[in-house]
Amino acid sequence: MMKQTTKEKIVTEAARLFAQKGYGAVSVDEIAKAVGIKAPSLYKHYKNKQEIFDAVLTEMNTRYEKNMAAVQMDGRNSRADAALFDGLSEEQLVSLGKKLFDFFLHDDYAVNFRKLLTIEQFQDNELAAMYTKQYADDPLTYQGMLFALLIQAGVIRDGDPQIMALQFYAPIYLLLSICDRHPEREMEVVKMLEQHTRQFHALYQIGAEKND
Amino acid sequence: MMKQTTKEKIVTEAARLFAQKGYGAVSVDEIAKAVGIKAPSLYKHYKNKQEIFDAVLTEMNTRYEKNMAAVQMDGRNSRADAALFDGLSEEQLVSLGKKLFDFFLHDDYAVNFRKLLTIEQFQDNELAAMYTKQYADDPLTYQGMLFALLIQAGVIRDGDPQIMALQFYAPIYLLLSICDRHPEREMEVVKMLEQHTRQFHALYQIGAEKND
DNA sequence: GTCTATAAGAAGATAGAC
DNA sequence: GTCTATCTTCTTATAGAC
Repeated sequence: MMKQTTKEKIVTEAARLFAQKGYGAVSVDEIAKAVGIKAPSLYKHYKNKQEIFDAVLTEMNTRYEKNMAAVQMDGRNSRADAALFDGLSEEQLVSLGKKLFDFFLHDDYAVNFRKLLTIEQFQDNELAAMYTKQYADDPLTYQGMLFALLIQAGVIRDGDPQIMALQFYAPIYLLLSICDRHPEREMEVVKMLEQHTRQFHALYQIGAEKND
Repeated sequence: MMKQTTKEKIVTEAARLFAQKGYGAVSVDEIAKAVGIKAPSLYKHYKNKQEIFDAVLTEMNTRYEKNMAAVQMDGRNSRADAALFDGLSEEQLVSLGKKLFDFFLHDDYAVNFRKLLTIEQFQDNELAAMYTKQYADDPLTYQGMLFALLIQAGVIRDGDPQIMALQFYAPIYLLLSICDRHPEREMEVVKMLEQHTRQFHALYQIGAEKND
């Protein structure tokens, strides 16, 4: 970890505070105190409070995009693909679900970003778009591609891969939202997550007859 | 519609404003303007701003509880039960999903309450508990009971009814959150909802072999 | 119950010394 | 780049006339 400049520290602390209480409820004085300077000094680094918020958003978005790029590479590299086309075992699917869940629930930046977007999503179109991209469209698109590959390879039953992605991902999303509000329920929720994943696997694996 | 007293109108307008912008971002002056009086007059009806917020919450919660009581009665009355045990047709399930979705998306009070709780859910434990009860625990419990009945009656395949409820409801919840931010996507989203419901029905109806 | 006037304080932001 | 001092505006809330 490099030592942060004051400008970077402002973004770090502001991100934490905005995620906890929302933009309007955080004063510039609070941010300054968290950084360890006086409020007027903030204005040497950023023009105003809004510009601090924009910097937080930009930083978080950059991290998200980098992360997604890394995940997509994982999903496409030869070793991972090989494992997928070997057949999708129940344990692999359980592990995939738990990993996804664990990252979103415990990565500090991911948590702060999610809380911030949750609180501020109705403030303007840009924030609404970011929320939907990150927590709906991107996961559904990405996982839809995975399921499409698995169908093509004959590993899982035929069906609409987009809908499969919805049915696989939406429970993860709902359970995540529970844990964001009630961290003490994590164990119970992770148990449900695992049951969901196993049941999902049983429903969609080849050999489970479809009759419609 | 009865004509509202000033005290009632304050709650109505405050509910709308708090849901749009959150508690902190709404000034008592705005509430007063929406009601058509001056700010100081508000204090003849409520002790302070927080008390207005509490009144909004109480009113919304009362409406929710009444609504749920009504729905549960529906789910338990003899005609509805008879229809369920006759067998759960694909069209019935599609209709159930769409009705649930439509109510949550277009009922003014339901929308305002959901937005309010979404924005303020991290402010205190009471709000977090209300959110989780309404949008996670209550739907999962209620639908879990329905699926348990359907399994008992041999209408659908054996399995954990709680997990079935999660897999049926979570996609509805996710799609709803998309429409809250992007009303213009309603058509596309309702289409996905219908596809989800049909695929869910196909997966769980009797005759779809389970092999695990 | 509604108004005008106003108090009391918090918040964002600037000026200018160091 | 950081500070102290200060300005200005907004916000909650009260006092008191009608």
